[in-house]
Amino acid sequence: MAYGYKIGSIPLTTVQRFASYLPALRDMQRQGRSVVSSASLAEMLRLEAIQVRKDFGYLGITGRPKTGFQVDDLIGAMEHGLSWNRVSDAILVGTGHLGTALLNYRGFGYHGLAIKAAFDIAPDRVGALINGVQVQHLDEMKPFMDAKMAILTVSPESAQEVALRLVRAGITGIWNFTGRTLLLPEPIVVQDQDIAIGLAVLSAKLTARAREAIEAESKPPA
Amino acid sequence: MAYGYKIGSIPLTTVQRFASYLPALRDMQRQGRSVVSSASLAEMLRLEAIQVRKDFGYLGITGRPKTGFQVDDLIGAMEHGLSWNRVSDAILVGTGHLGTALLNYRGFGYHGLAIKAAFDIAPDRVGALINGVQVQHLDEMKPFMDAKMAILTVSPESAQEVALRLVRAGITGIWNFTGRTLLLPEPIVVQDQDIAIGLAVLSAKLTARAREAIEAESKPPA
DNA sequence: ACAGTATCGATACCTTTTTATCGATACCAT
DNA sequence: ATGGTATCGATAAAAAGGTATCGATACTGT
Ligand SMILES: NC(=O)c1ccc[n+]([C@@H]2O[C@H](COP(=O)([O-])OP(=O)(O)OC[C@H]3O[C@@H](n4cnc5c(N)ncnc54)[C@H](O)[C@@H]3O)[C@@H](O)[C@H]2O)c1
Ligand SMILES: NC(=O)c1ccc[n+]([C@@H]2O[C@H](COP(=O)([O-])OP(=O)(O)OC[C@H]3O[C@@H](n4cnc5c(N)ncnc54)[C@H](O)[C@@H]3O)[C@@H](O)[C@H]2O)c1
Repeated sequence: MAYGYKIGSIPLTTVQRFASYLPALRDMQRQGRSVVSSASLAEMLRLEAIQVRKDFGYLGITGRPKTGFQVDDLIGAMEHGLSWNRVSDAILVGTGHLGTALLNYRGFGYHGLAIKAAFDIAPDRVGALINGVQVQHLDEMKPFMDAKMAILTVSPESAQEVALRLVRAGITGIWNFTGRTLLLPEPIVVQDQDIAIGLAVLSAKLTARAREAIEAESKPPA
Repeated sequence: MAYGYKIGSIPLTTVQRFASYLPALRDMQRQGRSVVSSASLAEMLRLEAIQVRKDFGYLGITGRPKTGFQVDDLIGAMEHGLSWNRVSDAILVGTGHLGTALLNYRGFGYHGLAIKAAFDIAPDRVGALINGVQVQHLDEMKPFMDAKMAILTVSPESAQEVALRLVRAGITGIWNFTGRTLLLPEPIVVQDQDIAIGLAVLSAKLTARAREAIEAESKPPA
């Protein structure tokens, strides 16, 4: 009924890989390398060359036989597609351990993200200065703020409630680190960033591998 | 050639959803609710009921018509499948902003994860005490440690080098937060936890939505 | 200039995952 | 007891994404 995969006309998985290509391409750019083949990029990222080419096809970037793709073109097209070439303002709610780490993260410059304000409700958090941003009380959050994106790092129990307040304040995109599913009116874009999911995959793979090892042991080697 | 999706016989996406079902199910358990239908769980998690049922099918858990599934059974089966029902030791390397946040995270108890040791190389980090764990110099890392999983939160430039050291020290699973692709010998399980990927999806969706809005404006409303 | 070759890109194919359909089952009310 | 119905689960269809094939193209070296 919903098939909510593609973003515009680009597969979700392709968009995800864009974020992986970018640091590798930026490294090359820094090293003065101007062209790259799908095969060599694939090797660096443990992908298949054909997949890399197909991804680039979605960008409308076309390579040249025998040489490859222009590094600058690729970076430009990806950054443009993600709007990472210009700065977007964001706010952050929940300045605990994780929120503080994100406020201190230097890498968001590469992603066109600027955290302009931070909010909390704990008396010992409000007023704190974190990497140049002063923590305000959540009640100070006003719809006039022109940030459209919010980073949600409050405790899981508060997640739903705070998210609703964000929507009322005019936020249209929420980057949700709380691991709870937010139930919000349709037009809001929610991106769940649940690290438990990554841990689950890792755990499952390790568990599966351990099981295989035991099975292999019970059978004598061929 | 590779199609690396399934973990054992379970689709990767299903394993990922297990991590999302769990907190919701634990909430129910806490509230004394013992049965849940696929439809109600789907609604909470913004999924389709049939997908929930199919996921549970992989666990071998079978529901009862007209009532639903036993909450306890589901939790037990998922935790068992992920080995989250017993504690695994892990080490963490890179005690900067993010590493510190993870060391302070209380939620890992639910995931059967115990961070037993932390390492860094910066003189002002070594010796620090973070949530009961004393930061050691990376050179102190010894193969005798029985942790099999490592959390990698060093700076991106050191990622590859440190990962190789981890492998030499007997680590078989790496939870990689650095955003860099690690090139390691085959049997090592690497789980990339690149938040830039989540941000890319959010950015792309917001950008696509903005584009749609502009297009809708240029056309007069029907 | 020309042969040889690395690399791209269009097309077709295959695998995996999601969704629809529908009969079977167990609970509930009468 | 019986009929009504919510819910499950098997099967099949649809959709999405990944991979193989192969002709076309542009660079390299002679
Ligand atoms: N720390 C981690 O490494 C980590 C890892 C995975 C997930 N998470 C998730 O990230 C979120 C934050 O984790 P944390 O470790 O930083 O927790 P934390 O307890 O350190 O921080 C939570 C912060 O949110 C604030 N808060 C709570 N309710 C609020 C409300 N209604 N309005 C405004 N602020 C409110 C608290 O005052 C606190 O400062 C949690 O949802 C957690 O599950 C954290
Ligand atoms: N802070 C965030 O919110 C955030 C967000 C996204 C990604 N990341 C990624 O997580 C990683 C850590 O980020 P951070 O913000 O904590 O950075 P940070 O600079 O605060 O911490 C990095 C830590 O790694 C240590 N380190 C560096 N090289 C090392 C080595 N060879 N051996 C041992 N320790 C070493 C440093 O001493 C430092 O303590 C980075 O790869 C970053 O890209 C962080």
